[in-house]
Amino acid sequence: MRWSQYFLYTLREDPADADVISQKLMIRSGMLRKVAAGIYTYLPLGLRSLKKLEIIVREEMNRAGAIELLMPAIQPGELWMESGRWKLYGRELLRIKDRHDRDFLFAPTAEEVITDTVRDAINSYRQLPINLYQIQTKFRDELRPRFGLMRGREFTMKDSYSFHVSWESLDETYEKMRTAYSRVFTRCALEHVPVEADTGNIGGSASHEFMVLAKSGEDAVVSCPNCKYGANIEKATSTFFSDEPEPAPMTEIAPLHTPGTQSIDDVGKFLGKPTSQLVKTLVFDSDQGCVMVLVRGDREGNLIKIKNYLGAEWLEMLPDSRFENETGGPVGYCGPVGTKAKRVLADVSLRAQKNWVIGGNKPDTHLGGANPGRDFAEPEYGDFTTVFAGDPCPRCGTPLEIYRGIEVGHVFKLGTKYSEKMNCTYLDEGGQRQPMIMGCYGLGIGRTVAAAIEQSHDNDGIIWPMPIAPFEVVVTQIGREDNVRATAEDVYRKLIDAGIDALLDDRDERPGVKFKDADLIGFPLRVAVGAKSLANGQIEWSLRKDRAKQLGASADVIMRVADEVRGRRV
RNA sequence: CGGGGUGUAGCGCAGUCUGGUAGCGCACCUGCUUUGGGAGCAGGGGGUCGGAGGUUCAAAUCCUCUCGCCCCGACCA
Repeated sequence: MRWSQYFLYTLREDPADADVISQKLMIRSGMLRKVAAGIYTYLPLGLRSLKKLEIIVREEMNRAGAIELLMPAIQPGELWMESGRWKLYGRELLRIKDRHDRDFLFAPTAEEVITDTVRDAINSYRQLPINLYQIQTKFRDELRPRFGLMRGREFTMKDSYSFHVSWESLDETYEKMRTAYSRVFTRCALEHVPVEADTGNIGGSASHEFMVLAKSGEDAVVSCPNCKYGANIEKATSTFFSDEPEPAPMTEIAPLHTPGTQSIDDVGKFLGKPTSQLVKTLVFDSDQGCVMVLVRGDREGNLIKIKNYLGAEWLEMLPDSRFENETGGPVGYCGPVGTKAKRVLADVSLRAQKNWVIGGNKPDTHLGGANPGRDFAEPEYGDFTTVFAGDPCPRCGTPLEIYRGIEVGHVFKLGTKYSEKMNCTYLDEGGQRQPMIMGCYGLGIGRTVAAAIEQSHDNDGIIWPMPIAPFEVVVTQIGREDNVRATAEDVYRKLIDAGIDALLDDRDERPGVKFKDADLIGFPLRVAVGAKSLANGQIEWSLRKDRAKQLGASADVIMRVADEVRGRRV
């Protein structure tokens, strides 16, 4: 491709509304153009990277035995009513009416359509397992799209769905998919880590997320530096608490006058105790009713864990205005003793502790020496708090570390959640009708490209890993002399003939502009042809990574460059 | 959905308080000079000032309504 004939225009200044580096660089380098909030045009340069990643994903999916198909982006609401998700999915689901006033939606995922497809075609255990995938545009009407391709509304995702007669068979495919995902990210030179994850709205029994570690990541990931334990912070557990009961005897329960101490920090300061020796009371509202959750004063409640424990569809902090009514205690002084709350949960870290300091359910009053079982009903114990950095690993006890990560892939064991609701069954050896056991596997195409940029850039621009670089080499023609022009043209031709994906910068621009653009776009290799070195019969090449310039005769440089490219393709 | 901000040329911004012929930088066009890290000079083109209504002799500027976008929060296969 000749740049002078191409559709590629860079921006000298950062776009005003870009909030992460990958978005800034993609817009500045002419890869991406915003059309509306969370909705983008992939310009020719950006599309090249996406398509290259898609090819890699296809190769790995096919290698793992998955079969490609393409389902509609616009789907009938009917199927989603059948699965129950028409109601469950909130405002994030973009609902559309056609001219006959029938319900449709722009799909955020495709469990319903694939299940509908498979139940029609497959009737026998002999036809299973099967693993089908597509690479398709999805839409999720995010409340707040941001971070460019990392959290758009319209986005491209590879999604696969597998169908099985047994959990063992699902396990096999699940492992194959995990391996395939790791291979995809490794080929893109992405430092990634698979972690245990919550199954969220999709549901299912097990789930792993593939995280690319990056400062700008939206998720927090807990990871053990010693063993392989890794988990999303929503899900991560630790063993920081002791289950050994305190030897101390129970003391008398006694009110403490604690005026003006609504926060746990205030109470600690007022009483001269570390917050770890206090008990914090949280109150939530959910579809299962109001619950009180007790956690150690220095710990944070984990909404996901609580929600899962309750089996609730939704859970949120109870608004202050409803506190008195639901618990009988004022905000800041609420507690389990004499509360109106019907269910009281307590984090396991409290189980061994005695003589709690806790809200007294009266203004300006806390209680000391409160003991469950004696002063109030024994609460339901469980893991309801979020892991902190330094907490011991649940598997090996090593202090855990916390990182930021970008979720680029997510695999789920769905089980029979959809097959049962949608009657997707097969006949087993005994002629019995059985629901198929399902798995599903998502991989964000745009997000992965964005993650690659987040992980690989410098002050001057992107530094592409070879496999997803929009072009592998830029041939920069410096100056307009005939021999420069001819040599650049010749080098470009020969690289193309050697199967190298090269772009010839034949624009009528000054050298500085061309170099800056090349750095910004981040071509992994650059070949520069200019009168200066050409006078000695030499041309120059360098890697974007280190920019170390090397000179040589053009035939040698072409060979070297072609070798470098091939060596880095993976 | 709550709080805050913003909308002026393709991009980045000033002008709004205090109403009086719409500006700057980048990009674009022409010419000359320049040519190995975002050139200089001269000339030029391009804007319903987000939209609607109102006040006024006069509105980018004041008032009302509305829409888009951004940030924080809640939310998130």
